[in-house]
Amino acid sequence: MKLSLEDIQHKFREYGLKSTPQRTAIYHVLIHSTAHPTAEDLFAQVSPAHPMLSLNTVYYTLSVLGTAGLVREVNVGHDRARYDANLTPHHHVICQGCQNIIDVMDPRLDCLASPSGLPHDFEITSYQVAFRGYCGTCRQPQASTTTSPTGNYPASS
Amino acid sequence: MKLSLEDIQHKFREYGLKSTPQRTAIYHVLIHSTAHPTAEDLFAQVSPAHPMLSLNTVYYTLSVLGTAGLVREVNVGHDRARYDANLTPHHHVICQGCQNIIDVMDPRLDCLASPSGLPHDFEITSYQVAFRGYCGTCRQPQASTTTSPTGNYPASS
DNA sequence: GTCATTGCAAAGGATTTGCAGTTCC
DNA sequence: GGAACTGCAAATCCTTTGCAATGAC
Repeated sequence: MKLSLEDIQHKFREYGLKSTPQRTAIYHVLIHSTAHPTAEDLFAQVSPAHPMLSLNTVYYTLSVLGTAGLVREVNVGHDRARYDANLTPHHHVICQGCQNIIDVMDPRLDCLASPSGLPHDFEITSYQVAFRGYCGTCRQPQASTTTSPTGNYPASS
Repeated sequence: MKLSLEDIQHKFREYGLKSTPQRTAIYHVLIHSTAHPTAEDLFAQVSPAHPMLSLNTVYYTLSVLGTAGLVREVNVGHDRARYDANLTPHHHVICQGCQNIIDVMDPRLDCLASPSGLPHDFEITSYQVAFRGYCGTCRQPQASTTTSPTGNYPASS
């Protein structure tokens, strides 16, 4: 997906976002990058062309784009480190409302096939599945689009 | 798995760790908790019995236990937020050496079954798989226990 | 003209580091 | 006795907030 600066400006309008040079530049770098940059990475990459750019703006822009659904944090639930002494293979369900983490031990999840498209010399040692959603208590805030929690649902980011 | 304080002390020795009251207490709380506590949670729970405990010690202890392999961070790669404008369903492979994140788009991963054992009123909206391992460049540091990157491997934490 | 966006500075919060005293082996 | 552990304080790092100036629509 190659987007020109104009394409991006269009997209912003489409999403009801104001279009500014900084914002356009940040999104442009982000959308053409596969490196999952940090806020500071983005700042460093956009800075040369926009010397007046402030890191604050990068954060602000990312939050705006995130709210609009144009950008996602790779490691959500990034509030603080949480620890687990349960070393048996298991996975997690995270409530996006209260941030609670529930353990899931489903044997069907413990035999995923190796992902395709990896560099040949990459050695995978473990994996874990993180399900996200809303617990009963937190479910009100978002109008539930998916009524059935059973079955397939799209993976995210 | 119910472990007494003595069991824990044994375990520490087994792992070559010094056994101190604070350390034992921290691990005790952690291993009997399913709430994935933060460092501060642990501090709060252990403090009453060990009024002299410092938060620093909790952090230090967690890092020691983590290195020993007795404890894991739930959200590893917790260094800083990373952003992604690729909104098509995909998953991630994270090198534990250089922390680089590689996108994986494998359709087989996009139709995982809903995990069993969830509260009935929990609504899952998305999920993602995070594979961890070592890229070609970073592979040296750890003697590779699994030589074949293809096939099944245990899930972690 | 109005309101969102930007930049700067300062605050906030989580985690790490330095160092001296203590405890375990 | 020596090394590791602990506590305290300060530092560091990432991120957020407050506020005035600017820019987009």
